[in-house]
Amino acid sequence: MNDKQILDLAALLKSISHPFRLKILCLLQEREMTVGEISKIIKTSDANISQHLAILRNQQITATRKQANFIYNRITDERVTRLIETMQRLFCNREE
Amino acid sequence: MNDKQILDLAALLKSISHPFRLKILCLLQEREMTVGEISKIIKTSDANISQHLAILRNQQITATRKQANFIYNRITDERVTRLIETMQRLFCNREE
DNA sequence: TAAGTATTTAAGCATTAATTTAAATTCTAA
DNA sequence: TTAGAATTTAAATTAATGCTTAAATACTTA
Repeated sequence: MNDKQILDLAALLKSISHPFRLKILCLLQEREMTVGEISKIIKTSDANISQHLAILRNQQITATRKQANFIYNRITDERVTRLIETMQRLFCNREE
Repeated sequence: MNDKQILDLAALLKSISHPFRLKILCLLQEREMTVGEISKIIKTSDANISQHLAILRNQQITATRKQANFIYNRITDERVTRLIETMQRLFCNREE
C-alpha cells in the first residue's frame, strides 16, 4: 500500500468505526431503510442518524433513493459489504 | 452481530483508522520494528509513534519484546493481519 | 393551499483525540 | 557509576467529533 492508499483506507475505516455507523451498515446489509426506521432501532434522534448517514454518504459508502415522503438508504459500495462480512467472520466467533 | 460485538469491533476499527497507525501495522506485517525505526520511516517524533503504539497495544493488536537497548514491536493478533490483507485486496486495486 | 410527516441543516456545547515539548525511565557500555 | 541512546510519560495546546436543539426543507395529501 502506498501512502495515498493508506490515507484513503484510513478515512474509510474512520467513517465506519463509530458504533452507530457500523450498526447502520449492518442493518443496511439486510435491506434499504429510512432515517426513521433506523432511529427507532438504534435509540437516538432522527437528526443524529441523519448526520451519521451523511458521513457514510460522503465516503460514497451509501446512497439514497427518494420515494414519496421517504428517503431510503442503501449500501452502494459492495466492497464495504464484503469487508463487514470478513470482519464478522474474523472477529465474531465464527471460527473459520 | 450483537450490540457488544458492534461496540468491540468499532473500537478495534477506530484504533486502526488513523493513517499513522495503519501505516505502522503495514510496516509490522513485514517484520518487528522499534519506535526509532518507525519514526524514521513515518516522518514524526519518537514520542508520537510511541503514543500511537500504546494505542495499538491497549487494543491487544501489538506487543513488545525488549532486547538490549531496544524495544521491538510486533503484531500479535493474527486476525488483524488477515483483515489488512483483505482490505488491501478489496480496496487497493488488486481486482479479485 | 395548508397541515402534517420525514429529513436535513446549522449552531452551540461538551468530549475526545492528536501533536508538541520537555522531563523522566530504562538499559548499555565505557 | 556515569554518560548516552531509546523509549515512555505527562502536561499543555490545538483540532476534530458527537450530540442536542431548533429551525429549515421537501414532499404528500386532505
